[in-house]
This record gives sequence, C-alpha cells and structure tokens, in this order.
Amino acid sequence: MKYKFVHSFDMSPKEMIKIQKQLAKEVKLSHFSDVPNLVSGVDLSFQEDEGLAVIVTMDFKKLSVIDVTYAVDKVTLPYIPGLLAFRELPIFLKAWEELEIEPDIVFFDGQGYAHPRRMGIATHASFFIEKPTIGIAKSKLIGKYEEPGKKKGEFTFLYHKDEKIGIVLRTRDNVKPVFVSPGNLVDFDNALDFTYHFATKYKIPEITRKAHLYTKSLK
DNA sequence: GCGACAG
DNA sequence: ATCTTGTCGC
Repeated sequence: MKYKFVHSFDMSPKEMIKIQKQLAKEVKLSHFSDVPNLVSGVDLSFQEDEGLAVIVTMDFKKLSVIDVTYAVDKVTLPYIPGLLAFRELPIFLKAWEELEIEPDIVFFDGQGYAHPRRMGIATHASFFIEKPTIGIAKSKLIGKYEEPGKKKGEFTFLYHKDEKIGIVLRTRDNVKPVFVSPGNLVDFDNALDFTYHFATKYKIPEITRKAHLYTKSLK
C-alpha cells in the first residue's frame, strides 16, 4: 500500500489531526464511470480490548455474497469522535491483507467526506487500500440538513460551512435516513447511486448490513 | 464557555 | 460500539 499506518498508541490526538489534515489535501472526489463488478462492505465489533473486523464481498449486480474475510486484534485507542479511523483501521487492514479478491469499491460503516477535516474512516481507508470508498453512517457526525421526504429514495444534502459534504438518504419508507458520503475516488452521484443500489428492504444498505450480520455471528 | 459528538 | 424485554406499528 502507498501509505504506512503509524500505530495509534504512540500518537497524540494532535498528531492524528495533523495526519488527517495532510491526507485531506489529496482527496479526489472524482467520478467513477464504470459499473462496479465486486464491492466490499466493512464492519467491526468490540468486546473488552479486542476488535473484530469483517469484510464481506458481494457481486454488485446479483447482490450475492461471494466472500467473507475477517481479522481479530487488540484495540489500543478508545472511541474519539473524529478519530474513529485510528481505532478501527488497523484491524480492518489486517483483514484486508487476507483478502484474495479485488473489489472495485469498498463501503464503510461511518462517514467519508462528511467529517470536520473531510477525513472520515471511509476516506482515510482509501489512502491505504488505494480503492474508491464510500461511507454509510447510521447517524451524522457534523453538518446541517433538511429532513428528506418520508418515502424510500428521497434525499437531501448535508452541509458544513456552506459546503456540501454528504447525502441524507431515506432507504425505507418512514424510517430514519442514513448518512452517505463519498470517501475518495468517487463523487456524490456515485455515493448516492451505489449506496441506493443496496437499499433493498432494510434501513441499512445490504452491503454494510451483511458485514454487520457476520460481525455479530462470528463472536 | 456551551453544545455536539461516526462507532 | 455495548448492555438488553417487551412493545408499538406496518
């Protein structure tokens, strides 16, 4: 991978923020014009000081699971809003090394561009795996938005300091929306289209939902 | 100073 | 994220 991960335990929050600001300069919200073939969804679960990361790979068109990979490791950092990537990426990257498949896009459970420094976990991860990424969060971290219509498919944009940073998407009728944002190497249209493609009958799009289901059953 | 705050 | 039963609503 292009970037080496600096272990979080010998870093202070200030140093982590410095790294985020540096990486943020390299974010490219460019359009991904191909139709994805294989995509992966990532989710983690924790117990005590151990974390489990699961990567589920699906066929984009068939919406079928074709591979499940995971890794377990000790966690060294507590959850700190804005610094989630430093807590979860080390374990994810361990699982990523086990992956024998090359997905076209990788979805994360959390924010992408919709972050104080535009470096949510999905965006941050892209610099290590060098793949387009998208963030699907169950709640927002920052920003303001108008409530989207109550029907599935309706959406509004999330803004921060007058800049569009994400999409508030209704994936089911009368159910709280999810917060979608491009991670890196995809644009807002891609993030919305690709995520909505996985909005079947549940609030959480199938790609991340499947990962979450495996994360629970594997422990 | 106060409120907000991904997982 | 995690700890957890019943319960309201489509």
